[in-house]
Formats: sequence, structure tokens, C-alpha cells
Amino acid sequence: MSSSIKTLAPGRREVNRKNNRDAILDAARDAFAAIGYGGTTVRDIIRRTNLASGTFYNYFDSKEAVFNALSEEIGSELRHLLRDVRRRATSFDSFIEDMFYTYFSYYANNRENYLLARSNRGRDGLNEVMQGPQVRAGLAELNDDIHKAIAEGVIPPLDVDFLTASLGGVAFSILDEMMERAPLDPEAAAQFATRLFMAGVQGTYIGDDVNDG
Amino acid sequence: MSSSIKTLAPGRREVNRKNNRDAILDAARDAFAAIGYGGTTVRDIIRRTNLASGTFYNYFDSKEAVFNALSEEIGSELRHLLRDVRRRATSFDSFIEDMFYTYFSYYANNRENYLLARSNRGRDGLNEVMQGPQVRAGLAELNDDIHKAIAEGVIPPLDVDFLTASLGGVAFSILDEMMERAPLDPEAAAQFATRLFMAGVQGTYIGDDVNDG
Amino acid sequence: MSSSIKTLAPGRREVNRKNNRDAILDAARDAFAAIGYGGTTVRDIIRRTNLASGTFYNYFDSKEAVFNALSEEIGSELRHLLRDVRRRATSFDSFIEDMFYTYFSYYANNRENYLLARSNRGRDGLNEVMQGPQVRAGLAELNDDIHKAIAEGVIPPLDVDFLTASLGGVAFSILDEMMERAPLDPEAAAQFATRLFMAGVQGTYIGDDVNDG
Amino acid sequence: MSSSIKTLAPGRREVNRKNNRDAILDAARDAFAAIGYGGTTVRDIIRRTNLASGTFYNYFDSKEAVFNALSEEIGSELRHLLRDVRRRATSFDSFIEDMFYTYFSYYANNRENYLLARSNRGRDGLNEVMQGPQVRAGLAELNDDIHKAIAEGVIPPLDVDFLTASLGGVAFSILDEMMERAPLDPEAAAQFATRLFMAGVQGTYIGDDVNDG
DNA sequence: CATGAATGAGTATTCATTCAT
DNA sequence: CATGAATGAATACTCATTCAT
Repeated sequence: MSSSIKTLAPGRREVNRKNNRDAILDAARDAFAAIGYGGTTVRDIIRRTNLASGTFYNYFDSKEAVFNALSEEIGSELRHLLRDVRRRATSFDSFIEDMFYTYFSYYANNRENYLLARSNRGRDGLNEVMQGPQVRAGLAELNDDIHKAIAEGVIPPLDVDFLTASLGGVAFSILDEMMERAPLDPEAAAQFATRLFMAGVQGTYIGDDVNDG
Repeated sequence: MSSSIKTLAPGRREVNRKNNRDAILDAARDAFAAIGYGGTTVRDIIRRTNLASGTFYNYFDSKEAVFNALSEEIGSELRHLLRDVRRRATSFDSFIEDMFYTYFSYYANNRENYLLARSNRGRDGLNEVMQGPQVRAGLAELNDDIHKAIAEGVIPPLDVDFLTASLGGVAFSILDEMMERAPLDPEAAAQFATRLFMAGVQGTYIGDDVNDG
Repeated sequence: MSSSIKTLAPGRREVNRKNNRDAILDAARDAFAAIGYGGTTVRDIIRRTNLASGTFYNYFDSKEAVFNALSEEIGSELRHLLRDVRRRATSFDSFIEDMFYTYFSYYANNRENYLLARSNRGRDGLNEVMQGPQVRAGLAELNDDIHKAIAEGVIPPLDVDFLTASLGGVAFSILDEMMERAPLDPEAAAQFATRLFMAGVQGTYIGDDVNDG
Repeated sequence: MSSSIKTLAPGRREVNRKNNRDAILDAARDAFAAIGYGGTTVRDIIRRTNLASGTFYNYFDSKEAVFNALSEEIGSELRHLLRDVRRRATSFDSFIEDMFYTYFSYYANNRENYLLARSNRGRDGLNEVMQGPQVRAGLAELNDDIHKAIAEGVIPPLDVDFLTASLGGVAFSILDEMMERAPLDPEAAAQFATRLFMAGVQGTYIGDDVNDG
């Protein structure tokens, strides 16, 4: 009897624990987005919470730990979404557009995560926090995708690392621009990004007088 | 008596003042690049200096003030260089490539500034530090350039803000990739970026099955 | 209904209560020996246990309370042993040697208690912890013993308090030295201590040139 | 002119620095004596001072560092005094008595240091704080002295380490007893200790019925 | 009674900033 | 102006203790 209850309802304690953990994660998301990782203090996080200062340490060891949990979360969600994209791709073009679209949509629907990621982009050096394993892995997979596309003759044999970097750069920059607009239109953004990137890759542009040495 | 000494060596004070200010700026560049803006303390800066802690406040009011001075400096240098590029441009293509090349070269020759900019990119929200007025102005000028190019029929009438963003995104991402290579080859990077961007802009790529709604 | 269970298993509760109390005492012994009284926290104690933190307070009010319980325990054991020694003594010499031997043997067989006592020796001032009532009482009894020995003419009429102190000092210091040796040899230690103390007491040593005062 | 002033008067800054350092050392002596090393916090130290909390760290890195400074100080003073004793010794007996006397006198004249040493005696395990290098070195020298005395036939060939330990034990315990009396009489204490130790060492005491197995 | 999460006061330490020299 | 010690607010983190389950 009591065991069946435990199965049906998680018990107040577990529920509360989950709630508190989530409250801390949400507060941290807010804080990191607003003040950036370096500037955020643990106090900034718990201040955005109803909890006592010590409670923070029942859930995380440090602000770095919360940050890692957050970027794991975002990275994991994005990677799963992009894995599905890869799975259902029928051509390189459609893959690229679907990927842009999925990526833009994710952040359009999670503005807090967007702000968090944006505030902490490019941060590496000692901290390397937002370039966590998830992001690295995602970029590595893209690199593979491009390698394969070249091997299959779908795109010309350009510098693969430059291409991967460009893909990321276009994604970041169009994302930033899109997020400043209302209404948010991830589809238009994806079409623009895809057109630019695919035409850029396949195009036969040849500079005219660019030979300045 | 002692004042006579001060009077006799007229430029001495100014020279020393300049030296100290520069020493602080250099130390701050180091520190921000290594630890990031948020993580850097005034102590981190003066520690990289022969000066006493109090001396810092004879030159700057806070770490934010030094940071602003640094980004003014970098922004100003870059804007002057890019203004020259604009002045000597003979065509949109050549302007774009020259711009990429100049931009990449600048950071190739100033790795400290690159690290500084990189560590603090995307940081805005409350701090807005690296997106200072200089950078904003530079992007605004680029926006105008693209507007004009469209008006003159040099490039198709695409979404100007998306285009400006993309130009920046490609510039950032290729720069990052280039800076990890040895030897540094800004020319190759500029050619790649130009080709990608210009073909992307002018290309007539049309997605095939991308209409997913 | 549920109370019937409680009634049916009569000693169970008391047994468990005893177990938990002992577990806490053992953990505290470990902790105090390893970290010292001042440095030990209640957390250090329960961490060495399978119990939950709150359970500690079902048995003790504070770390001081556990410490007192521990020193009561050790003091009580030692006092009983030394009382037996006193009871079976046939001469002052044999009493002293038996006492040393018993004392050294006790700690040789209870290294944890030795470490505990050693780490917290001399600690009084505000805390007075290890010089608890048991130890004081033991020393008072020794003081009486010496008084009697003097009254009976067994030893010369020296300063009794200095003598008691010396007995303790020799006991402590020889104990420390013995505990660092392997194998532990409480008998040899007792013989050495007895010889030194008894000859010292009875000896007719007269300084030669020591009259400097 | 100004340099001569500097030589004659240390300058307010140095004076103040010295004063503050001394104030911290004195406060720490108080605190350690009263609460013991483990129980003392840095706050306990600065609270006994007119200084601000941060000022502590201009002089010492941690409470351990102050403690080390204090025990270096005491150890160094004692070692110098005992070195003089050793130098002026004319016989082993006179050496021992002079040593006791010097030792007792030192603490009789420095009750704060006595309390400090007493509160933190026996503290080792992880902390080993009061058994610092000075004390170890002092005991090692005593060990040598006893070795030599045996080699020269001045005292019988007893267990040297036990003897050294006993010397220390007698010194500690008589010191404790003496410090509780008024007036303080280091000379009487030294005579008692010397008599006990020297007769103990030289005496021909042989236990009678000590054969307990 | 046992549990272990919540609490908030307490601790060590760092920092930006001031100011006497 | 340069110096560097003093300051005390702020920060990360720990702890004893309570209390709902």
C-alpha cells in the first residue's frame, strides 16, 4: 500500500528536491545571461531564488558546476534535435536547411537559453565553459558531414575547417539578427542562411581584381 | 628648489605619464585576454605592472574604464584601416576582399588584441563592453555599403541586416579558424571568406526539397 | 496495531539505540584522534558513520558532549584498572611499576584512545575537555597515595604536588616514546619509568655546583 | 639630509608596519592560548586588534602562518637561551639544572607564551604545529647531550630516547605545576626537577617484586 | 526514532578603493 | 604624482542545528 503510493506519487521530498534544483538552474540561467559567466556570483544566483544560501551547495558544488549542468542541458537538447535532422536528411541541401531551421527554432522557443549562450560565446581561454564537450562534439559531427559531402561530390573540395567555421559563424550571426526581430521567424532565417551558405559553397565566384598579394 | 627641477625637465612628466598609462593598458590587455573581462580584477592588472596599486587610479577610474579605452583603441585602429579600404575600393568585390584581408591581417599582427576581442566577444547585456561604439559604427558603415551595393545593382536585393550579420559572422569564424593555424595566412583566409560570401550573395542557389514549412 | 510490533520486539529498540550510540562514539574517537578536538566538526563525525546527520542529535547535544562521553569512558576504564592495581599493591615500588605497566598496556591495546588522548592533551583553558573529572580524580588519588607513602616513610618528604606532576609527566612522555616503537613493549617501558621515578625519588643525589640562586 | 633622517628614524610607515605586525602576533598569542589552535579563527585574532579584517592578510597568509611565526619566535628564544646554558656548562649536573632553571624562568617571565605552548602541546597528527622545527631541533640537541654524557661515563648507559622523553616530560609537568603557584619560583622548581631526574638516572634502584610478566 | 534537506550565521579570503607619506 | 598599507564590503563555502516526512 504505502509502496504503491510511492510509485504513483514521487513523494513530497523528491518533488521538492526536483523543484529546488530546477529553481537554481533557472536562476543561474537568468544570471549568466544577464551578467555573463565571469561576472556572476553564486549570490547572484541564489538571490534570484527563494532558497537560502547554503541550499545552493546541496545541489551544486560551485557556479562552474551549475554552468556545466546548463550547458550540458542545452548541448544535449540541441544535439538530439540535430541528430534527428541528420537522420531524416535526404540531401545535403535539405540537411543544411533543416539544421539551420532546427537550430534557429530551438533558440526562438528558448530565449533564456539563447541569452545564456550568447553571453558566454567565445569564452574559452582558461574557462572554456560554453565550448563544452557537447558543442565540440556537435561541431565535429558537422565537420564529418562536410567531409562526406565533399567525398560524394556534393560540394567542391574546399577547406573543410574553414567551411565548418563558416557554417557556425553564419548560424551564430543570423541567429543574433533573428532574435532581435519580432515576430521571430526561424524559417525565413533558415532560408536566408541556407541560400547564402549553399550558394557560397557551390558558387563559381571568382574575384576580379583581388590579387593584391 | 625642488620645483625648479620640475620646471627644468618639461616633457619628463608627460612622458612618464604616457609610459605608465601604456603600461597599464598593456597589462590590462594581457589580463583580459587571459582571464576574460568578468574574471579580471584590478589587482590582476596592476600585478602585471611595476606600478603600485594606487597608481592605477591616477589613470583610470575602474577596470571598465580601462576596458573601454582598450576597445576604443582597437576599434579606432580597425575603423581607420577599414576607412582606407573603403576609400581605395574600386569594386564591391575588391572592397569585400580587401576588407577581409585587412581585418585578418590586423589581428594576425596583433595576437594580443585578438585574444582580448575573442575572450570578450558577444558580451553585452549589461556590460556591452566589447560591442562598443566603434564596433557599432563600423557595422553601421558596412550596412550602408551593402545598401549602396544593392541600390547600384551590384548585388541582389537581399535582407540587408541579415547580410551584414553574415558578413560579420563569416569574418569572426574564419578569423578564429585562421588564428589557430601556423603559419598565419590572412590572404588565404580572405580569399576563402570572400569567395564564400560573394558567391553566397550573388549565387542563384535554389533549395530543392527544402520547403518544409 | 503498529504498536503491537513495538511491543513484540522488546529489546530491539534498545539494541539499535546502543548500536547507533556506539557507532557515533567510535566515529568521534576516529575524528578527534585524526583532526584534534578543535578541528573536528559534527559533520566529520557523522561522515564516519552510516547515520544521517539529524540522528546525531538524538544521542548527543554537541561535539563537546560526545567528547565528554569519550573521555569519561577512557577515564573510567583507566580508573577501574588503576583501582585494581591499587588494591593488589603489596609495596609502593610494586604499586608504581604495576601502575605504569597497566597504564602503558591500556594504551598499547587501544591505540585509537591513545591518539585521541594525545591529540587533546593539555587542552584546557576554556575547553578543559581532556582533563575531565575522571583524570582529575585519578590524579587526586595518586596524590593521596604519595602522601601516604611519605607518611609511612616509604619515600622522603618531597613536595607532593611536584611529585604527582612528575609521575604524570614521566608517564606521558614515556608513553609517547613507547607508542612510536614496534613492537610495543609496555613492560620495558614500565621498568624504565619505574626505575627512573623510584630512584629519582629515593636517590640521595645532591647537586655539586648548582647553588647559583 | 633626508637620508640621514631615514637612518635615524625608521619613518612612520615602517614603525606602523612593525606595530601592526606585533599587534597581530600578540592578539594571536592571546587567542591561541585562550581557545587553542584548532578553535581559534582568524576573526578571533583580528577581533583582539584595532585593525580591519583585511589587514591581517597584509602580514600573514593564514592562521597557520601566524602560529608558525609565534612558535618560531618562542622556539628561537628558548634555543638561544639553552645554547648559552650548554656553552657555560661545567658538568652534566650543572648543565641539567641550569637548563631546567632557564626553561622555567623563561615561561615564568612570559606567561602568555606559556599559555600558548600549553594549550597547544601534544598537538600533532595532521597539524604538528607546536612541535615545530625549533622544538624538534632542541630535543635533538638534548638527545646528543645525553649520548655524550653516556659516552663519557657521566651517566649509565640507559635507553637514550626514553631518557630524552623523560627529561621533557619532567620539564613539562613541573612547569605546569610551578605555573599554578604564587609566587612563581623557578629556582625551587629547577632544584626539584634536577634532583628527581639526576637521582633517577644515576640511582641504583632495583624493583623488588615487580615480576608481573 | 531515522532521515536528510533547508537554513542562515559564521569563516577564510579577496577586492576595489582611499589616503597618509 | 607614486607608493603601498588600511579598510571593510563582498564572496565562496561550511557548519550546527531544525524539522517535515
